Amino acid sequence: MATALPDRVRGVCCAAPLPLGPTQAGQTVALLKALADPTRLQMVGILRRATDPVCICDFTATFKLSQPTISHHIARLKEAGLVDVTREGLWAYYRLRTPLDTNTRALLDTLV
Amino acid sequence: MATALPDRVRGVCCAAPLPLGPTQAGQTVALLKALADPTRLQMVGILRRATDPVCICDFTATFKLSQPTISHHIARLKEAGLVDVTREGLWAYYRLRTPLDTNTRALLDTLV
DNA sequence: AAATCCCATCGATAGTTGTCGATGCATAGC
DNA sequence: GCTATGCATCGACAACTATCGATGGGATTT
Repeated sequence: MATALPDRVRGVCCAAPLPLGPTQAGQTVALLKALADPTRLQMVGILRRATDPVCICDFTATFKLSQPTISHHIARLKEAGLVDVTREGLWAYYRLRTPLDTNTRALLDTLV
Repeated sequence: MATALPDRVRGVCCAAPLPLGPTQAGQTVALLKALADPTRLQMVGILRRATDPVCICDFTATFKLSQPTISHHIARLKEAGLVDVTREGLWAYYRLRTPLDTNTRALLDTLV
């Protein structure tokens, strides 16, 4: 069945187990999805270089987006485990979660 | 107007320019989106550790997905500049693009 | 020439996502 | 108590995405 072409058998290259375990793949993908948006990526960058915590009102003043949209993005970052919130009076102050996963920190280092 | 609470002015924290320029933010987001899928992430992992190029048929044998879906994912990786293809007879061989951006390489190092 | 094989593309569909206006809920100040 | 402010949530809508079956095109084999 083969002359000049190599006698390929499907999947030979991938006989080894997948490079990522199912749970690790899921976590990594969740993290990537959380960062795969321009607004959220900039938010993380702002939080990384901020010395003081940042409130939603800062973000609404920075981005040309409605307040619900900002709130939505922050919520996504929060459920990805990237940011923490503390309420103080009317304001909600956000900061990068500490400590962050070693891998997550490395990821942010290469991104922002 | 302020007693215990700080007299916040909106956006003080973000008066500085955004951490990422618009074009860099766009490129980074595009890269993240390309990787933010379990199948594509595993594909990149496979290609990273593969010594020989990999064909579509290898992926269709590895993942429980239809051939058009595999083709779609590979196309996304290709348009993200992550993989290159060479046709050889019936087969389409894929490999990680070389050389890869320094940042992109660093990103892959932390992911897979 | 005919049949076979690998792969890409098309069209369709269900699910996800980014965005907004409207609403609600605390808290703060009058 | 009433009003104003900051934020979260809801409902809606458009855009995108992952997936599939069907089709087609190019190369190889018979």
